[in-house]
Amino acid sequence: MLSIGEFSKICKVSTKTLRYYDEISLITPDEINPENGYRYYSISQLKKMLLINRLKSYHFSLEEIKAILELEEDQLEEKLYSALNCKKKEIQERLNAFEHTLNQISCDILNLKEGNSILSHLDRLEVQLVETQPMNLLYIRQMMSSDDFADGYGKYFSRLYEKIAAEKLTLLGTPMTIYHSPEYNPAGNDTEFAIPIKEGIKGTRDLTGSLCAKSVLKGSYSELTSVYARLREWAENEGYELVNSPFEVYITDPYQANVPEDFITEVYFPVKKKQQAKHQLPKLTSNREAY
Amino acid sequence: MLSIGEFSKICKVSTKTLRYYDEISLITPDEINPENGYRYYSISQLKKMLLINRLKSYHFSLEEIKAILELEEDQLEEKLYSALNCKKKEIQERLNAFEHTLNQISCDILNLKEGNSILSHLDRLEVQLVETQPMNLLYIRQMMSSDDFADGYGKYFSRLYEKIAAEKLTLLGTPMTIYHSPEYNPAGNDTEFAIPIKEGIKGTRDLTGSLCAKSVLKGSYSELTSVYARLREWAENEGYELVNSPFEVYITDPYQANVPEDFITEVYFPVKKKQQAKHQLPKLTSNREAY
DNA sequence: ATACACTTTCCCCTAAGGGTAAAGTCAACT
DNA sequence: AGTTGACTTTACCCTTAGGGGAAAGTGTAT
Repeated sequence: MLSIGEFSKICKVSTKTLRYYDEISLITPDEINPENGYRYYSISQLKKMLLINRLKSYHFSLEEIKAILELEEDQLEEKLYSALNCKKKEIQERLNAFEHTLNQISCDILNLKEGNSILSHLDRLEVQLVETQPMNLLYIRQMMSSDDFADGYGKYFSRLYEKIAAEKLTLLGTPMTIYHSPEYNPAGNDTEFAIPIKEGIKGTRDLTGSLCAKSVLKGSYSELTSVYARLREWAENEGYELVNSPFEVYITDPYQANVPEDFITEVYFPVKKKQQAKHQLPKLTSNREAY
Repeated sequence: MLSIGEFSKICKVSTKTLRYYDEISLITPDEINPENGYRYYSISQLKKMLLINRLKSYHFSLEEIKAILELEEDQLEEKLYSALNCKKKEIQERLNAFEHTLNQISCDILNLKEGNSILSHLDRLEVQLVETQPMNLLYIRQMMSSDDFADGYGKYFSRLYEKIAAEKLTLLGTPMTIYHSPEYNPAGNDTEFAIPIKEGIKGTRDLTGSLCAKSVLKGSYSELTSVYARLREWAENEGYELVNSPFEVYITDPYQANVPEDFITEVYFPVKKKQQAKHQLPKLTSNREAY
């Protein structure tokens, strides 16, 4: 048998880690001296530890590894096979994300080199004041987490389009989402997926026309927050205040324009002119607007 | 001014996160109502928050972001430029690591498809019993963490080679490392970098010849632990015990063979035959070997 | 006045261990 | 047999970047 130190040295795993793995029952020593609690590992446990190390290097969580190792010989091979394929996809996705990040960083570096601020695109965003027309929306309202937004986007709009096709309804515009949550929550936001149609059937509602601050984003959706910030800034400067949930209109269908650079998205903030309240609320008021 | 909820919605950051950022002084609200503690953010803070979000998406830690944002306008651009370049390299490395992992996973998947166990390479490792010759080693002994092992490897062997060249010493073999730590510790292990030479000058020592279990690894160093496990297993089966620090001899210089697949590394475990102790230690002894 | 939405602080939780301390134990050497 | 030094044990706190939820206070609209 091997003491924890010997086992540690052979497997290149710290004794701390081995004790932790014992604690979470990932790999428990074959024998524990009942008198002094000393852990002793068998030679045959070396292989198990090697497998754990390998799976760890493949970015499996200890939880996942444990689930795999708890299986019997034959099930293990099957499970391992599917788990590896699954993890491969996962890592491929992470790799793609890194490539995307690298592109963005390179872009920012170029910008900086030319003396532009890193947020210079913000100042180039133009804002207009427009009056939107009332619309009749076929909609689905859902709590959406930021993670499954991309999937949900496809899912819910497909559902809406299917209904439009099935019931031969009349399209009057491109798809849009309306954000109802009063604050951002990564776990889920009250989101409305909608498509303007002509027929006022069940499952539709009216969106009243209103005065809106509007800005158009060309490019990847990841810049949408910039647009929100820009609109809010504009509203402040021009003396408007927000009166309703903002919404986005997707001019280009992401299934048609397949490079994010070509996406065109309109962002609307319903606003109204603030009443000049300065003379009503002198300096010492504790009203929120005083801050 | 914006309440925490409004600020949250515009920036797509949860209020929880905003309170946390306030706590760590990453971004603190422009005004806090002294009566009720309510946080109010200014419109101009939107830009700062956008920058934080962007740097976060580039995998900067909050600590790093804070350090960058604490600088003044002109220094900020400089720092940002260098930090972005630095982070770009870092991400490129992580990307490369992912690619390597993907290769390994694919390899394992192939193996499994052919019905081999994922650790099948282990059984193919052959072990020999050899008698090593005594050597005179020019050495450097260092605590090495696993992280900087790759760098240190180059650094310390270069240093040794320089000395050999400078003092016109006579090379008698390829470089080797000897592992003295009794257990593995990721923070640092007692490691000896050595090259056998002829001259018994200062800075050299004798490595006595001894009986060793030896195995040869062809391929990436990441498989070294497998070799250790295999050797230890072999020793157990054949009735040998370890009597000294194991060492590795790098037959191919990694600067010459530049694909890891061509690396050849010999691993030696000094061993001696165990005395058959069974009749001395009957079953009920609490001696460690009984486990 | 009341209801409801919003905000505050406080405390515990995450994954995978690292660091350190105090105490117990082992093997080897006198 | 005793001692020393190496090894092991448990226990407690720390890390990142927040999430969840409770209890209490506050703001605004009806």
